[in-house]
Amino acid sequence: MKINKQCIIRLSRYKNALYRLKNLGFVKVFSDNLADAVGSTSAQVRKDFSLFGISGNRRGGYQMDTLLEKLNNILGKDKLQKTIVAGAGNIGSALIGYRGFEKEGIDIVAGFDIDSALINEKAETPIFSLSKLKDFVKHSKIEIGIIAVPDSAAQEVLDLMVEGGIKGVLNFAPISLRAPEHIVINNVNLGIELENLIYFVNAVERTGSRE
Amino acid sequence: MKINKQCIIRLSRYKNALYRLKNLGFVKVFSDNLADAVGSTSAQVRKDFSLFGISGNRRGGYQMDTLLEKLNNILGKDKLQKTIVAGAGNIGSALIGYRGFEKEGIDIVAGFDIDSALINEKAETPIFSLSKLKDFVKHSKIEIGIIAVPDSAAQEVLDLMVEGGIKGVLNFAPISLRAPEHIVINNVNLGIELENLIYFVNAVERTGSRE
DNA sequence: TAGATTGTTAATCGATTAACAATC
DNA sequence: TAGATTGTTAATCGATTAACAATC
Repeated sequence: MKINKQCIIRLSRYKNALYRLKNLGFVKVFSDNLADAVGSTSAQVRKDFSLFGISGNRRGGYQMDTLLEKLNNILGKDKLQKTIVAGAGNIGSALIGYRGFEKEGIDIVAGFDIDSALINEKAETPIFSLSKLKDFVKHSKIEIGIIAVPDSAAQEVLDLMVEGGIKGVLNFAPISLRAPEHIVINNVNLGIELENLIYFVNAVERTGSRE
Repeated sequence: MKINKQCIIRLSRYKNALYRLKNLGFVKVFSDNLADAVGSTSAQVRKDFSLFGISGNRRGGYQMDTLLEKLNNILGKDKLQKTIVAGAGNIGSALIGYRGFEKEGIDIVAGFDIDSALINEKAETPIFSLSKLKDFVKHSKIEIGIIAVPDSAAQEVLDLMVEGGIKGVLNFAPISLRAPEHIVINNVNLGIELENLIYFVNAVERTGSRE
């Protein structure tokens, strides 16, 4: 099996599209419908499904409910994922305050910061001292962590998370982190995203196309 | 020329790595140094450079300063990029308050929201009513916009931006937006990023590897 | 049955890597 | 010069797409 990141991203998109189609009253979908909904091709959709042993009915397409169930199962949406956020500054507190993750089955249970002015253990989502991160993670068996601390602190915070037992990290600090092989790290680098956007805007202006 | 998004992302990474190496006192670099710094291969680095007509000295590597200058030029870092943010909620205000973009040459000059409680025209980065977005963009000749409004408002806000003359959009709303051909849209979908992370964490747990 | 769609294999496309002649 | 590194071409690898037999 050759499952890569792009493939799983597509699975997430199919899943999200299915919910929209469901709201529109669909009961079954064809690979062609899904391809349209996510801007792909029907062959890609069928290929992705076959990689995960998802099958439909020849001529009848895919049953929405069983398909959604299978996708949710593959994507681990069948259980609530407890997550913590390190850093309660701008981005950290935005993530903690963002309620959009709940309906995705992602529950941010606590934040951590080194700045005592930001600590608030009584808040709806409590903010603890960074010194409590490792034990909290260990006792609450947290597997997913989000890093939203300044660059200079990011590696140190990652080490704490790993020591506590965290298995996967979403990293907003624009530096590359070192971690043991079995730790999964996904980086979100907003500066690079903007830089990229600017390049292609300029390319369109220069050449009339995206080259 | 076949310039794709991945390639430009690598250019950004080279550029960032060069600043770090510069701080370490490097005056020239070899493709091998850069490959190590960004986790790539020397062939990839040289290939990328050759696509943009960047050349070094055989045996002498690349001169840091001229290389940085060329990369900054390609990436449009030679001029300040004025940007606006639509939506001053959790994520929008985090972006507005984040000072990390300044050193990247990205200047968030204003925010916009529909909620009058969030409007503050006297703030360091003023927050205006959404109704002023289009004219502001037009008069200030803003080319880059960031969408951080709820899903239900995102398409409408995008339309306003495009009418005002914005050319590129970084979209945080987890829906797919429709825009004219020449408008560049980059999506950042944090839900999908987390979902992806969870999948690979589970994959490591199941199989001991990332499959 | 006839017709439409799946599931899968083969073909194509594109991106990465290897290799090496050119050359500083 | 000898040695090391670039620049580029060719080979490989992987992912997407096309095509079509299977079949509901």
